Amino acid sequence: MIKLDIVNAIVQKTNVTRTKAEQAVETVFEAMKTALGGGRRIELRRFGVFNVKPRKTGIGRNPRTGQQVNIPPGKAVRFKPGKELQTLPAASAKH
Amino acid sequence: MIKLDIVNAIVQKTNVTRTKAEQAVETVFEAMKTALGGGRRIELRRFGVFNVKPRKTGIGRNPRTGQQVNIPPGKAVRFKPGKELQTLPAASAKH
DNA sequence: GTTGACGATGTCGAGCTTTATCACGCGTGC
DNA sequence: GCACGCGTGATAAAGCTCGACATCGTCAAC
Repeated sequence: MIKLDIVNAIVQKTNVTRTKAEQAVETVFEAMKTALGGGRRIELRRFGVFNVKPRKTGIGRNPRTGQQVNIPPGKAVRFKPGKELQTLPAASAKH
Repeated sequence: MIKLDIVNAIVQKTNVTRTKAEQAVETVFEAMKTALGGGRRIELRRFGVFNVKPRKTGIGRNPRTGQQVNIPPGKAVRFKPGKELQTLPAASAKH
């Protein structure tokens, strides 16, 4: 699924034009990016929760050379699926 | 951040009514839930990627009794932040 | 205002995390 | 709509973190 699929879903579900739907989708992701960038948690009760967590990761590795590389500490965005996500039937990652 | 914040952002950014904005947000999450439930990958180029991965989790534990409980294998939704998410300045998980 | 999903605790095991490169698929510009 | 640009995947290894169950309280959603 790509962004266009979501836009189409909005167009079919609401009476807004495709342009408005695209703006809405971009606004949603932009707001989420801003919130996650600000370290704020996004809590959607029936969908899932995005929480930003500071990481103190230490050592990574280069798969081609096998050399250990130093990883500077940063932040990681973690998504926890909500109740409905767990309730949905498990699919074996169909393509 | 909660769903209402996203709805307000859409209302302010587009000319759609609040009702339409709410429908748009719900449609976005519903489409994402359906895709994730179907084991399909959601690819948002500038935002991030949601991919569903089967889990072979083994043993959980009851915090009150300390008893080991068997965890049946299921699926896990993993979110990988995109380029812009990594580019955003790290915040120390402000509240 | 009410309902109910989400958080945290706690232990133990398993999964996630890092970097890098080539190639391909997806997004965006024209 | 097509072509180009570029983001994404997979691998690998070691370290560190999450995950799940169960229950009460809080807060988001309706």
